[in-house]
Order: sequence, then structure tokens, then C-alpha cells
Amino acid sequence: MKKKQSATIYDVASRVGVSLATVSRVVNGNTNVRESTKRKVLAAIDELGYHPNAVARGLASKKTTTIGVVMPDVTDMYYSELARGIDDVANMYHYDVLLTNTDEDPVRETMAVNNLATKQVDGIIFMGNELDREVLNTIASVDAPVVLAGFLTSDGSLPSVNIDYVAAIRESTKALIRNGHQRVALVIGPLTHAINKQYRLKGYQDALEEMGIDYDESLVFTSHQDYAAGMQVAERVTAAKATAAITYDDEVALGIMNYMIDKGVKVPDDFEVVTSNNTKFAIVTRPAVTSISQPKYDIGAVAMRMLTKLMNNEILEDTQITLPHTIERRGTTKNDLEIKM
Amino acid sequence: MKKKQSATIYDVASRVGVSLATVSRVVNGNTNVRESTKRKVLAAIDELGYHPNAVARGLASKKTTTIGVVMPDVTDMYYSELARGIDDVANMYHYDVLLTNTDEDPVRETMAVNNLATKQVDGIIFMGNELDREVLNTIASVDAPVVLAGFLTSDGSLPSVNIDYVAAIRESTKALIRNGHQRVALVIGPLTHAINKQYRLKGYQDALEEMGIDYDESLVFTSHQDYAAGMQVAERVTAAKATAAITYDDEVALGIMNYMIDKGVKVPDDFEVVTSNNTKFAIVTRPAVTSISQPKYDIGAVAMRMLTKLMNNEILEDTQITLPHTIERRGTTKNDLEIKM
DNA sequence: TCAAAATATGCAAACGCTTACAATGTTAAC
DNA sequence: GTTAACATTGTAAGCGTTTGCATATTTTGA
Repeated sequence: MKKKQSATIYDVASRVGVSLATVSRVVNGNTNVRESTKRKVLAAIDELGYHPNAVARGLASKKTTTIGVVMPDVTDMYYSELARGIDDVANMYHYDVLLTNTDEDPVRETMAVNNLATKQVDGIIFMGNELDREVLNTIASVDAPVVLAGFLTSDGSLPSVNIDYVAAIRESTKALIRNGHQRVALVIGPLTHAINKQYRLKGYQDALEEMGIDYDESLVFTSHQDYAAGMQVAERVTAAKATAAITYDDEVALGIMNYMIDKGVKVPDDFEVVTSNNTKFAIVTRPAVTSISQPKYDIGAVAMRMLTKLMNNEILEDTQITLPHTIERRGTTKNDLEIKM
Repeated sequence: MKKKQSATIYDVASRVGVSLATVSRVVNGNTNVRESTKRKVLAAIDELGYHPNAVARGLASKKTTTIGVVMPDVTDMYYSELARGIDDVANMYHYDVLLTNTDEDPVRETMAVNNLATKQVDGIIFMGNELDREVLNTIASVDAPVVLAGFLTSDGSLPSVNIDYVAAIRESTKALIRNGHQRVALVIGPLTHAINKQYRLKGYQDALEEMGIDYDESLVFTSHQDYAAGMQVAERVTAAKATAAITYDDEVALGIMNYMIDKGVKVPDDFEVVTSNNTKFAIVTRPAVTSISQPKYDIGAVAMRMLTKLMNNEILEDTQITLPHTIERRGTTKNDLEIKM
């Protein structure tokens, strides 16, 4: 049933009348091969339809030209855009990508990393919201470089690429306050996550302080990262008498916005919304959602580029990379929304 | 810098005082091992932190427990949901997933398949809209089973899982016609693709015929699979004096809907829209979009399940699987939209 | 108690390639 | 014509497993 067993390096060697080593050299682009024999080898390779076996190659060379990507969920726009950036530059450097969804479950994250180690990946890119202690240990025990994309640990012990979350949230919060809001809700993920507590919340608090508004804990909400959760939190936001909200996730923002619209609250006239990820979700609604614009594709791409260097044992001049962000003003904020840094 | 070289099967064998073969047997769950030695081996494995090297294993056993997934774009909701279904059942059967984005470029699709063959994947799941001749040849030359998810070839030469596109489009078209529309636009992909010409267009034509309406070619539009393209085609749809549209892609549907809304056309009062994929995009807008509901996750899951059987050399009783679809009635169609089969 | 049957274990040959190192062939300067 | 220096090619030892076959070792039945 199956096609004929593909030729091995031995087949082409014997056909040309040279040794395995020579064939291996031409396959790997080694320069020390006479032009004429190189041509003959190439011809034989072509005739036999020889394709080097990557597994054997990996065993012999200890390099698999494969990297692992562990992410919460491919189905989440934010992560899939990062993944696309990763994949594109991975291909550029001839790496393949082994993808794993974890739903942010530390157990599955640990298993994923271990599994990738077993498969001898040359490197790993890790996405999520927080690094569980156990996962961190696992990562540390793995003999492959790891870089974080789109989040970071509080101690910066692992290379990562992100935007300046503190500044991004600070700017948007201030812009909202300048728009006349005294009660701006902040909807983020669990405060047990460094990215939420030390960065997003920090940016929010900084803005309040700069604008001379007292911090009110009851305006900070925790929500899951999906549309339904947004709808739910919207009720609490309303109860807290907030007149504007900043969210960390686009789907959550849409949930909030639609809750308002469905309740007859005018957006942006009576309620303004700013979200954080600027995925396609932010532009397909009416009104479209004002958002912090993260260079998602680039975050993935840069993370992958860092990883190639690490895999190549190059020294990174900077392990904590911060990419620039902007604010995309759209219909969920009043036209006079003023963005100042 | 790097952690100590991990232990090999040899290390645990010598520690316990047994041969490689025995260790290999316990690792692989072979039953022919005395309970007492099995315990000792397991203990040694634990102490040494031994993890079998999947690459070596792959070389020796000719099985990599890895499958390849080639898809147009992870960033596309439709495909990423299929991918999630694939990934989940792949994990269930202990397979890892090698992911490749092709943007539907036949050249990249060919490269992807060849590359996966090189990496010795045990099977491949292919997504897209059409199989180019060259790609088809490449697939045929690969020594690994392939199953198509979410599309099919006209000759059914490859296993695949889909919904009944003809029926789905026929039903929605008829429902729209019953709602009083004489000019229903059909927005699909290139007619060079079997899935568009032989299935979607067919369903549309069948509906017209059954409802006694003449087929008007000028109501059939071709569009790229994204939001901006939807906006563009909307203009042509308007010019053609269509009063309703059926689209093959949710982003396209949103583009059309927003174009209408922006032009002051009331949806659904003056224009009705039905889309095909029922992704999150269809529910986050106001109005939410009526859609054919495909079991996307299941399509991926079932495709993967088929693949496991194929990889296991089991016989498939049915190679062309059709999963049931429904119609999700939402705000872009009038409430009295009547769905009949 | 012993041979035969059933279980456990070991041996060693693959698997297909990379890569030091050794060997051979060429070239060029004198 | 030599020989040193360089370019080209070959040898063979791994890489870490799996697995068919041979060799113990234990169990079973009479």
C-alpha cells in the first residue's frame, strides 16, 4: 500500500561511489567537496528522491531544528497572533514548531515542557499569564533555552518580550480620567499573577495618583478571559457605579460593552471602554473598541528571534525586551479622548 | 551553564544491574518483566530522573508519535478551532502536533508536507480550501496517512471530515427566500475550488430551483477570507441590489454587515445576513449574526481520531465523514426566519 | 522429581545520520 | 623534481533506543 521505502544516505553514496561522509557533506552544504563530485551527488539525490531523515539527523547531531511553543489556547486571538509571529520567523530560520495548548493549567504546562524536553526540542517559547513555581522548576531543569512571550515573571529571571504594561495602562487610565471620569473600573486577571498586580494594577494606581484621585479597591475587578465572563463582570462594574472601564482582554471588553448596550447604556456617551489587545475583535464591532495596540505579531517574532540566538549560544545584550505600544482611538471612547504619555 | 546531561537507558540499566532490553521493556509497559525487577527499574528511573529520548526512540521504532497539521492560518478563528479539536484528541492519544501555516499557498503547502515527511511524522491533517495538483502528488508520495479537515476534494480520494455544505447552504438560502427575498447574494471563495463550486454554489442553486427563482450569476460574489474583503464585496452586493447575503466566512459577513450599518442600511430590517462558521465573531456583534453552526471542534477531533486509526493500520468503515450542522438564528435575520430542511 | 512449557532476561544488530580523525590526492613554490 | 600546505574523501565510532532471537530461569503437570 505504502510508497517504496525512501532512499537513505547509504543508497546515494553507493550509487555515486563515494562514502556516506561525502554525501552528508554535500547535503549539509559543507564547502570541502569538489564541485564535480558535488554535482554527481546532487544528481543521485535527485534521481533517488532522497530526503534526509530528520530523526536520524537529530539523534546524531543532537539538534532537532524543532522548537516547542506552549500556549494557553490557539483559539484565543491574542495568543494565536503571537503564535503566527513565532511561526513565521521560526520557518525563516528553518525551525519547525511543536504546539501545545495548556489552558493555563500548571499541571499541563509542566507536562508540556517535560514532553518537549523528551522530544529534544532545541528551544521553547512559553506563553501564559503566570509561571507557577512547579513549572518554573521544570523549565529550569530542561536543557533548552526558554523565552517568554507576552508576559513575564516578577524577577525577570527568564528572557521575555513584552510591552510596557505599566505605561500602557497608566496612559489609558489617565486619558479616561481627563475625559471626566472619576470612577474608572479596571478589569484584569487574578492579582496573584505578577502581570496583573505588579504591572497592570500598578499602571492604574499610578494614573490615579498622578491625577489626584483616590484608589478605590472596589473598582478593580477580576475576570476570566472570555466574552461570557465580560458580560458577568459588567454587572458588577455597573453596580460599582463606574462610568468607564479598562480591560485586559478584548473579549472581556466586548462582553462589557454588549452588556451595556443591551441594558440601554450608550457607549461611549454614558460609558467608555478601552481594551488592551487590539485583536480583530476590537474592530468588527459597532462601535469599534478603543484599544492599547500591542505589536502582537512582533512580540512573537522577536521572542522567536531571541530564541534562535540563544539556541545558537549567542549572548543576548538584553534579555528583557520591551516593544513599543500605541493607543488606537476608536468608537468606545469620546472623540476628545486625549492620549498623553 | 546547562543542567547535567540527562541519564540514558544505559545508566538505569547498569544501576539496576539489568540489560538495556529489560529497562526498555518496563519503560514501554511490556508485560514480560518480573514484578520485582520492574519495581527496581522504576525506582532507578525515578532516582536518575531518566526520560527516554524520543528522537532515539523514533529512529529505532520508526514511529515519532508526532503528527503534522498544515493549515492556512492559526490566526483564523475557523481553523484555530479545528486545530484545538485536533490538538486535544492528539494529546489524548499521546501524539504531539507539528504546526505549519501556509496561507493557502500551494508552494508552501508542498514544502510543508515534504518537511513533515522528512521529520517522519506518523500522520498529517490538512486544512485549506482546495488541494492543488502538485500538493496532491506530494501527499500521495508521502509515507504517512493524511486526512482532510473542513474541506474536501471533488473525487473524495482522501479521507476527510466535513458538514454537508450543499444542504447547509440550501437550507439557509431557502429560509432567506421564504423571508421574502428575491435577490439573495452568495459570497464565497474562488469557484476554482471544489468546495465552492460543487458544494456551496450547488446548495444555493438547488435552493433557488426549489423555490422557483431563476439563478442570476451576478448575485454570486467571490471574496477573500477577511473583514476588509467583506467591506469591499459589500459595495458590489449593494450595487447588485441584493437584499440579503449568505457568506462562507464570518469575518466577511461582519465586513458586509458593518458596511451596511455604516451606510445606514438597517440590519436585519433592510438587509439580512447569514454566515457559515459560527465563530465567536458571530456572537460579539450587535446584532449578532445568524449562522450555520458547524461543529468545528468536533471536525478537528474526528479528523484526528480517524488519523489515529489510519496510523494504527485499522480499516475505516467510512472515509468521508459528514458531521451534522444546525442553523443558529440570531439578530441579522428577521425573527420569523424559518428553517426547514 | 523432571521434562516440557511458560516466563524473564540478555545479546547484539539495526535505525540513518554526523563528525572527529586519518588517509589520500593536488597544487604551488622553489 | 620535491615537499610542504592545502583540498578532498574515507573510516568508523557514536547518538539512545527498539526488537528478534537466544539463553536462562521459573512454573507446571504428572
